[in-house]
Amino acid sequence: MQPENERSDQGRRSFIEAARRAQIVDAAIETIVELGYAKASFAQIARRAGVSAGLISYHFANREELINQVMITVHESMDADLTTKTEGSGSYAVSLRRLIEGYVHYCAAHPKELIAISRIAANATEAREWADGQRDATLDELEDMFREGQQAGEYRDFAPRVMALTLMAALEAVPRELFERPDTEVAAYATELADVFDHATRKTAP
Amino acid sequence: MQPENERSDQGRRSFIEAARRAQIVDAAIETIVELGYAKASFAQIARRAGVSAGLISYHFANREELINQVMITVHESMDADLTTKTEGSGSYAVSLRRLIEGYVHYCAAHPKELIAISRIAANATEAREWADGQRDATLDELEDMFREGQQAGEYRDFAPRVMALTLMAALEAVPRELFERPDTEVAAYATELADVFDHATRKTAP
Amino acid sequence: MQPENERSDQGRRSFIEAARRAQIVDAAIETIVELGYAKASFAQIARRAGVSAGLISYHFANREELINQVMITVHESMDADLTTKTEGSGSYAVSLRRLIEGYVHYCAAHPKELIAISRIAANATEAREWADGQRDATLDELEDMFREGQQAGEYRDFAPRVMALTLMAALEAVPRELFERPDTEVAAYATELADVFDHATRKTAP
Amino acid sequence: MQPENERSDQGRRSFIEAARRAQIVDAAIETIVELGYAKASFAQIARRAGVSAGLISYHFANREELINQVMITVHESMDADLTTKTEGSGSYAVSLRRLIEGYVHYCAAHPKELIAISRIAANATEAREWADGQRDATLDELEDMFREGQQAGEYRDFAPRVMALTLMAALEAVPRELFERPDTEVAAYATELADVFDHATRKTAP
DNA sequence: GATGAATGAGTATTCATTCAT
DNA sequence: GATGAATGAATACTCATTCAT
Repeated sequence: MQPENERSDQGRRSFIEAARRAQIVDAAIETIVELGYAKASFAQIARRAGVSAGLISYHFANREELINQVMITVHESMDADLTTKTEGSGSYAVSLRRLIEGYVHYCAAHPKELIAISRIAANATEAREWADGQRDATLDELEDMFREGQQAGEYRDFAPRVMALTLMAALEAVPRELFERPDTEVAAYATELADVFDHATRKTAP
Repeated sequence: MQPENERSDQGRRSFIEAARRAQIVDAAIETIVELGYAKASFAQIARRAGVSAGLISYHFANREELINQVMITVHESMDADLTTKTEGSGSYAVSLRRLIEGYVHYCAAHPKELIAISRIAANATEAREWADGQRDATLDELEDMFREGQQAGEYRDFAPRVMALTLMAALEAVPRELFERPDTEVAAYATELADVFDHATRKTAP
Repeated sequence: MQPENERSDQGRRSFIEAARRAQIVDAAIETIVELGYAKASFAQIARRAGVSAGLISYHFANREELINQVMITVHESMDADLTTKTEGSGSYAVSLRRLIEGYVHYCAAHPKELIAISRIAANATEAREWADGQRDATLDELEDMFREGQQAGEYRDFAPRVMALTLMAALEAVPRELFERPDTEVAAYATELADVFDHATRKTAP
Repeated sequence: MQPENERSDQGRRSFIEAARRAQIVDAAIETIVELGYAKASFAQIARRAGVSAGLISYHFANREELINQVMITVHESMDADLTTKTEGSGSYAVSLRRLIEGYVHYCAAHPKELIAISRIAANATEAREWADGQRDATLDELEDMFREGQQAGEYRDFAPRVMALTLMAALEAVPRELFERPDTEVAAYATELADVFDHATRKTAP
């Protein structure tokens, strides 16, 4: 029997800690979107989180850790959302469509998060390098997927790397469009974008 | 015998001024690519230009003017290069291919400039607004081009806006790929990217 | 038992804040008197206050606010002191004497403050305008006082504006004299100065 | 026989030199009145003088020398003007009146110069100290004059120092009044001010 | 004599970070 | 855990001064 008191205390501590960190990360995202990366000072973030600036330093070792945490948090939330949507499917074409449409809908639901990490990537070296690693992995997966689809005879003959890059770019451009044109019909956008890559990849009639 | 002393002196002065400004703009690009926009301070830019920080303030009214100048300089150089390559062509498809291939080759020659302005656009309000205006105009032109190509019966039925966005995104992603993978075969990349949009837009056999 | 913890804490915080501001205002006065307005930089003021330069910016929004605060603080302290001394009196001549003597004694107690605000008034636009307003109002009051004294038949026939200006100038010159000649016998100075204006204003025997 | 060439050349050099210095001193006065002491940079002064900023450094060892020169130049011009007006007179009272009226008229003719040196005195330590010396000498002269007038039985019994201080202050306040109220009737102001000190000093009927 | 490019020390101000409370 | 006072390094920018031309 372990001393429950300590564990539960420990548990509560961790919970409060995690909640505060999440709250600060949210405020950081909000601030970066509103003011831009350069003007997103601890004072501004703290104001939006309703805490003191000192508390941010208490919960994060330094600015870099906070920024990295924003990057990681957004990526984790996105990955969690997208993997459930794209599990098990019939053809490669269907998988691709699910992926694209899923991503567009995710962007529609979380535009600020994605704007924030794009600004971080434009500024913070360490976070950019981490995100680059993630992106490279994703690019490799897409490339593999395209290559397999070609080997399965489902896709025409194209350079998988270029297709992967183009798809990645098209996806990364979604948040900005949705942020700048909030009236965009999301479902239509998603379908049309999937169509683009459907035509770009499919075999043409002989 | 030449009464040009004064004029040539005047000319040299202007030349020195223009040369220094260009040198500082170049150093700013270099710095933004290396450190990110937020850490591209006058001190860092000056170090790379081999001049004192005060000299930047001597040649540019303030930080905003320097940043705007970077943005404008890169755009002007790009526009000058691209307009010559895409003049007069037969079909829409050929025009599109020329545009894409021209842009990719331009990126191969100037990757840092394009990375720098993308980071500026992610951060500097005034420069972003100006660049957004340019981008919106380009997007509109692309949209019109696609629409006309559809009306001419050359393209399949797709949403011109989405295609324009996707093309724009694909183009904007080129510099980064070329910067990160300097061994990329540029010509092949250009051809493949043009192929992607050729297939994405062309009519499919009935 | 006391539920005042929070209130007293709050009170102490406000007290610390107010005390620091007062300390910085004092150091600013000291610095302006020693170095002149133009060389009274935050660094110099901070050195005299025994704090860092950044702390001045922490407590005052900007230089203007600090300078204005000096101006206001000195005026408030002076007004508080003088209004008590000049209340209710018999004749105009007695009032005038009380005013002059009161002011001289005030100057003897606070020469630096008055030198500082005279230098600020010579330089800082916003503070000068505010001080000018105060001075104009005082001049008008003096002018009215002289005019009424004339109508009451107590004073000879002179231009009230010129007398007011002369009195004002004589008063404004006091701090400097007391600062430069600290051994001056203040009471004698006060009496003599009052005598000057007594003779300057009184009716001469027919 | 001295080589005339060199002397005349020397003379012309000196003349040009002196003219340039005078021109720059004038521009400095103009600038200080317009922008205040703190913002009267070499660049601003040079712009008003129609020369380059570097030329000011060529003609003056440093900023202090220029500022001192402004102070000296204005004092010399004022002294030259006033000594001619106050030469030889009958009584002390008449001398005093001539002095006061002469000064007021001088102020009316040269308001900017006097504004400028008052601002310099509020800022530049060295120039202030020099001017203080001048002022002290003038004060002493006035004090002597009053004392002699008393010994001659012309004046009533007052403290000569206080009267001298008051007169000095009244005179120093003139430029500001004329600058702020340009419609002031100068002659009336002069007469009234002389009257004030006439009454302040004269013997009263027994 | 005169210019203007260039410097370096100085300016106020911002801000992440520390720490006593 | 949380605050806010305080610091010190960094920021863009100013300016008198130097110097090659």
